[in-house]
Amino acid sequence: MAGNCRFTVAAHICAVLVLDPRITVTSDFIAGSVNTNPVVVRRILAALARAGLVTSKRGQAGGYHLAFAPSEIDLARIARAVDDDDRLVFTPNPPNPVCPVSRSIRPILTEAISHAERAREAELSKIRLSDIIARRRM
Amino acid sequence: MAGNCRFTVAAHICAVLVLDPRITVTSDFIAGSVNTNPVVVRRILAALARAGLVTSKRGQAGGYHLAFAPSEIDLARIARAVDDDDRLVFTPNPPNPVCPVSRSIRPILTEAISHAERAREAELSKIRLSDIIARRRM
DNA sequence: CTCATTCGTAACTTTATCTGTTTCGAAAGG
DNA sequence: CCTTTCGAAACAGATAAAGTTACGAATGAG
Repeated sequence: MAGNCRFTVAAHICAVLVLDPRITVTSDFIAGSVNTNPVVVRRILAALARAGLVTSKRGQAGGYHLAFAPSEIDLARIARAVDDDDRLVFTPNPPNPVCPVSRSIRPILTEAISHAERAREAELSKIRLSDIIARRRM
Repeated sequence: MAGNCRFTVAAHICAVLVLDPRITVTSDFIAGSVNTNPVVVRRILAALARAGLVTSKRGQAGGYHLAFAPSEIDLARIARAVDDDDRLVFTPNPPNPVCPVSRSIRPILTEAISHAERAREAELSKIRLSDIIARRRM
C-alpha cells in the first residue's frame, strides 16, 4: 500500500459531525459509521484537532464538534490536516556529484512536484463540507 | 514510508538517457548516476518500457534508449508509467449501510480526488525532459 | 464524593509495500 | 564459445498503516 485512507476517513468523520451540529458526537458513534475502531477514529480526530478543525470534550456527554461552519471547511483543509507533510519523494541516497543529471535534477523536480501539489490542493479546495452534505442520499 | 521514490528516480533515469541519445546506456551505468542498485534501475525501466517510453536491448552493447524525443516526454507521462494506478484511498472495510454519510460519501470523494489528480497531472505535463536538460548545470 | 463515561495516548501485532540484494536464465554479439 | 546485459524471481530489512488493548486523565451525573 503506497498510500493511506486517512484523508477519506477524515472527510467521512467530518461529514458525520456535520449531520447534526447540535450534538456532541463520540468516537464510538463515528467508528460505527466508518466501520472501524474508535481509536483509529480518535487518531484522525487528533490530527483534525491539531489543525483546529474540530474541538473535543472528555467525560460524560463528551465527544467532538466541528470548529467551523460546514461551508468554511473544504477538502484541501482536511487533506492538509491529516496528510504527512514530508513524504519521501527522493531516494535517501546522496546524489552522485560526478553526474551532471544527479547534480541538478532535484531542485527542478522539487519545483515541479510543488506546483503539482498546489494544483491538486486548489482542486480539492473547491469542495466544501456543505457541498458533500447537500449531495448525500438521505 | 507512505510513498516511494519511483517517480523521481524514473525522471532521473530518463534524464540520463537524454544526455547522449546516440549511446545505448546500461542499467549499471545509470545505477552509478542514481547511486543505487542496477536491479532497482531495471525495475523502474521495466515500468517505463511497459509504458512504451524506453526500449531495451540485451547482450553485449545492450542497454536502454528513449523511445521518443525529449520534447515529447513530459513528467506526467513518466509519473503515469511508474505510479500505482489503484492506490488505496478508501478503507477496505465495507460502508455501514445504516449511516447516510457512509452510503453516499464514496462517489463524492472519488470524483473530487479524480479531479484533483487530473489537476496534478496537468501541472506535471507542463515540464518536458527537454526542459529538464535545458535547465541542468553542466 | 464516587463512579461511569469519554478522550488522549502509548504499546503492540499484523499486514503491506518499498528498497536493496542475490541469483539465474535468456538473449545478443564479438 | 563465452562475455555482456537484460528480465525476473526470490528474499531480507526497513518503514508505515490499521487495528487492537490498555490505562490514565478529565468531566459530569448522581
